[in-house]
Amino acid sequence: MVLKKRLEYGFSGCSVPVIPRGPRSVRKRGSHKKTLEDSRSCAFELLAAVAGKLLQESESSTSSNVAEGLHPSSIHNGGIKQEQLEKGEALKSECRDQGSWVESVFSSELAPRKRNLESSFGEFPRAVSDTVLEGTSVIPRSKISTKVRHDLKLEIPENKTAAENSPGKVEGGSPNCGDIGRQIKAEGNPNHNVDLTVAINSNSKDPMEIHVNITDSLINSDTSVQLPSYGDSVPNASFPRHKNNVKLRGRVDDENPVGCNVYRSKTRAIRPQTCIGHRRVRKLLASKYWKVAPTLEDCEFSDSDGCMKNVNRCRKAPSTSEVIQCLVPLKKRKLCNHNSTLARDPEGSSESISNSPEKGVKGEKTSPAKNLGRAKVVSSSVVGHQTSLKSRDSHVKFSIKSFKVPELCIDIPENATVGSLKGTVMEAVTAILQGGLRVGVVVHGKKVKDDNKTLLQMGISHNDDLGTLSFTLEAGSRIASQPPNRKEVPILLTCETHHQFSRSAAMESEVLNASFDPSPANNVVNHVETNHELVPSTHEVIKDGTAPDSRALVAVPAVSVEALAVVPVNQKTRRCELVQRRTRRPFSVSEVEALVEAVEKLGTGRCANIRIVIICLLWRDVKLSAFENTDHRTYVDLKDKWKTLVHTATISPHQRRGETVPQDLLDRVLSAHGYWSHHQHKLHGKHLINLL
DNA sequence: CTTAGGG
DNA sequence: CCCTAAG
Repeated sequence: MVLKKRLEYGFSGCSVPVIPRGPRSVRKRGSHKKTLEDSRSCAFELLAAVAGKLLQESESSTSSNVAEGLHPSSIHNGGIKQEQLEKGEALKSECRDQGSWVESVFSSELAPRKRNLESSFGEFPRAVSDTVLEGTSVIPRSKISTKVRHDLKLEIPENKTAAENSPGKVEGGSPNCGDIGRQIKAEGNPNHNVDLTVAINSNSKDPMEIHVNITDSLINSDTSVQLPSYGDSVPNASFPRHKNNVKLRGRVDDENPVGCNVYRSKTRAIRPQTCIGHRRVRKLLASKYWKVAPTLEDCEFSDSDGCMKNVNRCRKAPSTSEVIQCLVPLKKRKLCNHNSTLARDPEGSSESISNSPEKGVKGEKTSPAKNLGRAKVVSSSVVGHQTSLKSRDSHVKFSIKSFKVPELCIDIPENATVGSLKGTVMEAVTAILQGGLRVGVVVHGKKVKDDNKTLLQMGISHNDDLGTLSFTLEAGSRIASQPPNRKEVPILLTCETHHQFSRSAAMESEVLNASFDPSPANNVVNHVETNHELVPSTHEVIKDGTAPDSRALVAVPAVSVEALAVVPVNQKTRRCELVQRRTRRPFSVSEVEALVEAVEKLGTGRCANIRIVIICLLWRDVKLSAFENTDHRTYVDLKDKWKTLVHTATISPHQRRGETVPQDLLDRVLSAHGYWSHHQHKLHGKHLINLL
């Protein structure tokens, strides 16, 4: 936005066409469809130049630069014209023509989405700068997929200690990281580097997938192994960083929340302009900072205030998290918010879900005091229950369905054989998966460091809510044996319930199926009701009450080897599917009445005497006096409701559905609407006259 | 953040 | 209700 405005007003020396602005609706429809076919020529070069500039600037600047877009001066220096910048498509195809890495930046693996040019202004050059920086100006490219699968099942007696609960075993052998390095080195060709991206994904449907992007690096003379996320944590001895043409580079994938935000009840997070290219870009950008990624040791992701905050705090490049935060689509962040809210409640246990401000047990936000009281009640009831059941079944059962591993990047000579490529990939994957992992246990968002505590002592029992339990996979013994202040490679594995994907960096897990004892009926049912949209299967299971005793919790956690401390994992659609829509809360007649009354008083819209936001307040006041707890009615809701009310009032009664609004109310709606719209027009007319 | 309007 | 461009 900033950029665009600046451009519109032009830079001396550049002929900058000003895009005429039509009415909002017109602009909205057509603004992005323009194409400038003749501006393709040197966009890439120009952008690269700009990137260089920007890169220099970015060295010392903060992320705000990124958020705000490319600095005008950079543009000016780069000689970029607006039309070129606006030609998102042109840029893309340009890049594709060159077969460069940039293509992967701009072409999405997902379905193409609407591009937002304005945001691309700000981000594209950044991406290029990354590319330039990395020296991976590339030529050929290919993709490889392989599959791996991991299935773990755990059954742990409750009286086992946390340490015992963390067997630290992940199936498979364990060549260490150093082996990868050497292996690839052996096959390396000093003349060419192939940028090989390995993405390992797995979920319930797809076993682990490994995508490999091979790109021939022309520029990259830096032959060191780069494992940004490992950073310095990997001892050089075992993972040579020099004189090796293997390059492992972390990358962030699309569709991945980066972290959790602190929940702000009334704050809607900045929404990113959705553009796959941008995401790619952002992620590349973010990846730059992985090199300074903190470790789990440094910041506990599930920690009280939400992982994003922690990531934020820990990262040496403070800008990244801000950037990333902006990159995370709101939906996902909402999820994170939800989670962090949950995680924040230290004693919530099974009740913590319900303490989400957006969704209480009654589906409404409740006061802290109320929450507190309720939580206490619930937890005590849980305790009572678990003691009564203790003798019957003292095992906590759950299984970890699979791990998920994010993308990796590997450089390999282009003249390497396919066989060696396979071997290389295999080495990399196995090394990553098996490099001696350490399991951490996180209960109620806090990492349990005392290995001698029993599960029961930690509140982990077979009939407890396992949603508060999660695991982390951390670097294996080799790295773990480092001095504490050394950075650790937190390979995170989580085992969480749906509502608890505190998606710190690389955490990833999913409950495929969960069943509980039907006994704590009230508690569980409440829990379910408030979350049934999120976890339908759980809902059914619990409602049936037919759940087996075992309370098996099957989770699909992820091993993120890479993104580890900072960044998100590859999580495509499924997480999106889980995005929670607010529960539908039809307006009651009394609410409608209150709304009508408020609108009658205050009017609607911009030109009314008082802005509708005041209506919101008034509305809330009215509601509070009547029913309490109406924070879930935002001004947007009220606006929408008013919209539908007007519509309802307009249509014939037999066409109306849902709760029937009394006709007299509808009449009032119509009259108020007519009055205010008339008033608005009058005011608008006056305004026009004044202008003339 | 708010407004407005489409989905 | 959600989303998001525009202000």
